[in-house]
Amino acid sequence: MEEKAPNIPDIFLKPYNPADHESKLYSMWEDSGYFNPDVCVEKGVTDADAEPFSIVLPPPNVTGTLHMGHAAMLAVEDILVRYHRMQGKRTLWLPGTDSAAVATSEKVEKEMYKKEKLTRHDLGREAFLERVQAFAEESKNTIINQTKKMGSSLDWSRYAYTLDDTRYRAVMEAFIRLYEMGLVYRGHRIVNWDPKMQTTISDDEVEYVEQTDPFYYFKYGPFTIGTVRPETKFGDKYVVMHPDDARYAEYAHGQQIEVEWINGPITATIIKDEAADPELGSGAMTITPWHSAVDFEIAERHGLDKEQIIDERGILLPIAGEFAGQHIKKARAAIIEKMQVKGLVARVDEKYVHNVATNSRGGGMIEPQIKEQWFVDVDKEFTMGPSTITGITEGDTVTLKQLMRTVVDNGQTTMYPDRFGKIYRHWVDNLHDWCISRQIWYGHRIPVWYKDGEMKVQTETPGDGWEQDPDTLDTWFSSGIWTFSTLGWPEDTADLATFHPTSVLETGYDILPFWVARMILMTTSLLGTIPFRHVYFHGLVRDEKGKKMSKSLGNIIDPLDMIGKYGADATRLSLIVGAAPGHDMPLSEDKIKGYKHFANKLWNITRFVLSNTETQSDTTPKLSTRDEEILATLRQVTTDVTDDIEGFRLYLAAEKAYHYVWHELADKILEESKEVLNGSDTDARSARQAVLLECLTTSLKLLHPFMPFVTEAIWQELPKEMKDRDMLMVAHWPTH
RNA sequence: GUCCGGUUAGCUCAGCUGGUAGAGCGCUACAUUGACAUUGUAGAGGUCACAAGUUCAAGUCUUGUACCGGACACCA
Repeated sequence: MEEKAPNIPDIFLKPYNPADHESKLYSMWEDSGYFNPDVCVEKGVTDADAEPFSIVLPPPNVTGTLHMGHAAMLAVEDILVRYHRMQGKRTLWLPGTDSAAVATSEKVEKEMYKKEKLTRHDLGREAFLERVQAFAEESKNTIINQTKKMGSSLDWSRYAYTLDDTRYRAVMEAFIRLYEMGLVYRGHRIVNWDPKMQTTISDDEVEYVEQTDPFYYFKYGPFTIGTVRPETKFGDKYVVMHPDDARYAEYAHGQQIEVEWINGPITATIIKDEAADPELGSGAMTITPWHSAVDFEIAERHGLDKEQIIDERGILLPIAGEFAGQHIKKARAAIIEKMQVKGLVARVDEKYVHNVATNSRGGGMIEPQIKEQWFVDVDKEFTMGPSTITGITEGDTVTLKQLMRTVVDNGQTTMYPDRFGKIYRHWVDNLHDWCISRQIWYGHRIPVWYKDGEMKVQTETPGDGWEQDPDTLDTWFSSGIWTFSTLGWPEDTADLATFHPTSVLETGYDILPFWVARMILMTTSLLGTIPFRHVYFHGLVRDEKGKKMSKSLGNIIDPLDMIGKYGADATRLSLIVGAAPGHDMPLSEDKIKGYKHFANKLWNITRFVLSNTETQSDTTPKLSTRDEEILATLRQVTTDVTDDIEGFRLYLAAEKAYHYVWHELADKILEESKEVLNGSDTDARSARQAVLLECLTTSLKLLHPFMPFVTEAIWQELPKEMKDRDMLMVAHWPTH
């Protein structure tokens, strides 16, 4: 056993083992209260009037478990937060979890059915909700504890849950205000109906799946029409063609003709509309407004009748005549058979490839239906309230779409990388009214009451005999107000005044349309401001071959396993270095392992520096030219890392700090210093010792946001006189 | 169909406002019991997809082509 140098704590004599330190360090941070900006001010580590910096955590599913996507998100946000905290800002990172209503209640329903053969309808609304809530409450600690394992410096004293009382009130308030502004309306519109889950879903929850089906051509009087869905055709009494289609020039708009159809003769009306594509098939089509969005629009344009053919469970209605009461899936073959007998089938194309709408959250086939639902009107003009939006002032006439465009066009909210601004604009321009009611029970219940054809919009029941709307709100409705509901809105709180608009929203780019746009919509209209100044999009974490991680492929890398094996620091770095924003990142276990080596390298650098330095004298050492040069390089690295973080180039900042520490400090500076440190020139030696200590402390600070645990573990062992604060997490970011 | 990306070393990718081509992993040789169980030094390896243009100068800017990918829309 080698003799211990006087300066060296025992701990450095063994390799760095993350598992020995991480949970202790997290508790230490948590106990210090420094995650809470108010405590930082109280304890004097942050000025009371310092500039605020805030991020609201995109809330993970309360019943979920941590995956690499979360880990990447937490790493990025924690880096930003720790950096700004060290810069002396009043820094808040606010945690929360999401009820993920659809996923959660589905999970409970499935489980219930499996074990007890009970559906939610057997149980009833109240009892079912109790079960879901119990399940959510029970599971929430899992995701919270896993979040802590990543080293996330979240202010847990401000924890929010999408369905807690404060958030519930905020959601109700948001609905009522939007209603009063005339932006929320109830109407009969075509919606995406999922017969399996018995609910509507929004346009962007629809997922198109390619499928091959027979395509039928039917004789419809003198016309030939095509369809993949004969079961919707019973009520077809309009035949639509393009006004310029020469083949049908002899027919006039509005002209009526008699045709023989599935269940007997029918009077058909000719409709000329540009929606009919002359290139496709015969150029003529019949329409089913109740079960097709496009047909619905045509019917609206011409004021046509709309008839329901299929009910909410997928059963044919009396209009189907002899087929009524049959499920559409079973009826199709029988319908074709009958039409064949009647000689109505012109021909069949057996291998027609098309995209079928399904529910991305459960896989059920979507059956468009006309239903009475609640919508947010994105095109309606209204009068703007108080506004801090550049270019829009109180009293201006605006639409939600305009607001959504304005704040991105004028740069008040910026996106990294900026190409997402284009995707955002494209999406906003194509936006239709947003259906916000859902026929599920777990969620924020719509604050609307009905009695004898009367309707009142308010939170509490207006009195006896009033029935509340049974529907709940789309989960994105509550997510849209997340940046300010978490800060206490609609109360006029100090948090809201200080931390809103938030500084940065960080999220995966796959979620842009769902969430980012909705937050902008809700915040601009309700608060007259932006929800965040910058949006940072991280890429999706993929396996080393660039494939999506999935259970079925068996290529999932579990962040918790990696933290256990290599430490949170290594896991974080592996998700940052080489991960340019907006680009997917390949991840391999070897990469993570490599950064564990780096943590140990840093550990050994410390060991070397400490064992070669004695307590410094008070006299300022005389620096050699080389000493000056070393410090100049250090300042340059500090500048580079700082600029890169400020510019959201975290992948470059991390790489530069890493490269400097390993290949400059360790490989060059330490190597060449051995000679000086063992030499006889005591002045040169103490000068170099001072320089090395400076390099070490600065490196620890530069690395702290990226790898908080090992840097803090080392910091805790450093002699007091080397430290400007007792905890690295609140030490001063190096000046340069 | 509309929009948005990508193409640079064997692999995965950096390269911001034009100024001699970079990192990690892998590979080859050598050194090393050391501050380092996890080390160092050196090396091989590139028509920066293709074509034209702007420029004293293009991986970088412009236009076009080819291939790969993504988002959205449509699908009677």
